[in-house]
Amino acid sequence: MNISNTLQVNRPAVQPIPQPSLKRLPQYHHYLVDMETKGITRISCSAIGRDLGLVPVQVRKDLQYTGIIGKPKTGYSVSELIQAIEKFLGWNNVNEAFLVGVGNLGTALLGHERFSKFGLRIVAAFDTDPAKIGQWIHQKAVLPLDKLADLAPRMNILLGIITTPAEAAQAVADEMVKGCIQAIWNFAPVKLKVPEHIIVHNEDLYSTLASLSWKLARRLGVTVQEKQEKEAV
Amino acid sequence: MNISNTLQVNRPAVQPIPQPSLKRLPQYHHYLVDMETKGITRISCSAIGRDLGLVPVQVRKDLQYTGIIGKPKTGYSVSELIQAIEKFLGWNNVNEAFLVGVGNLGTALLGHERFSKFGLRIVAAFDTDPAKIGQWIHQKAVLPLDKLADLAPRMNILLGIITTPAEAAQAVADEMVKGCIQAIWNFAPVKLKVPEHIIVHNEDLYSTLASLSWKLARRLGVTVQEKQEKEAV
DNA sequence: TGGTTATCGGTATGAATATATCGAATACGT
DNA sequence: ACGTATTCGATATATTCATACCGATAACCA
Repeated sequence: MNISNTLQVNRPAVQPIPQPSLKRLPQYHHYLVDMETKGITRISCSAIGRDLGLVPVQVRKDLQYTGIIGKPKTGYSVSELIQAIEKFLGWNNVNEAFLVGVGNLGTALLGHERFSKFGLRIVAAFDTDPAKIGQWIHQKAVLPLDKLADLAPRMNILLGIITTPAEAAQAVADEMVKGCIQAIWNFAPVKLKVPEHIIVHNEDLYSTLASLSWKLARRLGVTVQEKQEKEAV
Repeated sequence: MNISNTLQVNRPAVQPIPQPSLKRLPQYHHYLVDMETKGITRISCSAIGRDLGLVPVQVRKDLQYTGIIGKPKTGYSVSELIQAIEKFLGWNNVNEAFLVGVGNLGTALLGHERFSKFGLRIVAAFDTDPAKIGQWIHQKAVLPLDKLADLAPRMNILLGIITTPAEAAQAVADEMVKGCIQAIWNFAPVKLKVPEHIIVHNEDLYSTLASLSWKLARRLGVTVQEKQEKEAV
């Protein structure tokens, strides 16, 4: 903690873009690609904001991080903007990935063709279940997990995707670390213990579900409450 | 925008918990359930923070929103804490949901048994593909989409899940609105246009992928940069 | 050609979130 | 029984992020 803070202070450019901005960039990208197919060549922050439900200033600030420069009155070139985002996110160079855990979700991700457009290519799957090993799912071989640590360095794989149940995730992460994998996309709802230099991103469906059910429950509660308030008036 | 702001001002209790805290609660829940199965009955914020990579103060603040009270020196009762979170998130009362889009991801979600432990029960699936309609997937019937708006009110379904391609998502959302659905969990990478009172939560895999690939690309770049810096010294 | 309007880029303010600090309370060891 | 260490709850500060503002610039129109 102390060490990394010191590093931050010495090199303030380590995190030049806010996380929320970074997460909005793909939204813009989707939208812009859509606009481009519709034949639109130039676009303003106001238009983007209107269609995406964001205030124009925020859009402008987000886009500025990609280094794009716009022109007053006309905005940005759509194609330049798309390229700027792709370059900024590193979607030009393909990241090859291993996926571990060929359950429902793992299978779904293996079959998700569109990832290839965003710099991600899942090249092989792993599992411990003998019934699954040896199968081909969506044109990808399912290999035994214990081969991962050996194969990853040889194939120069830097990214691992974990779609196992929570109980198995840590062991899988350990294997990935052994295989010199640099970044982990973790769909299991556990905090992985990995060396500090490994990048871990968690995709926790339950966290979204939590806000959703909280709001829904509250909504129903509030409705009742409002009714009572009205009656009280 | 003005209206809702005014409402916020008049009733400041509308959003008493920060979104980030809300999203961390399921993490705590997972962790606590895990601890409970290990026979641990009491736990402190320090311990939770250590295992989950958070500072104790943040854990404490998050947990306070659930209304739980702890005791100095020993912390909280694990079982009470679990119940407090579940109650707070509304995971006690089951939300029944319709899912639309029986592709890879939709199928995966239909098969995800664990949702039932978190107050979510997907009761039926919908699609427009005649090849899929009439099938049973993971014990759930696949019905034609145009039946949704009629069935939802009759079955008192308040939650809709969209796992269609981006192009179809808006039309599906429109159907859901017609069916008086209150909340939408949207996996398609588009901004849905719906009436203001509808709760929409987007699950954008690409946004995580974006930060991941950005960091990975940058990591590789930074490594090179550091090497050059060292050589320059 | 000159005024008008929309937009950008930069800076300043404000809101939301995270973290630090402090007194009080409780268990534990001596 | 008393001091010590740990933790809670509450308040205060700091950081991060979102939004508002303002001057400058380029297109559009009269």
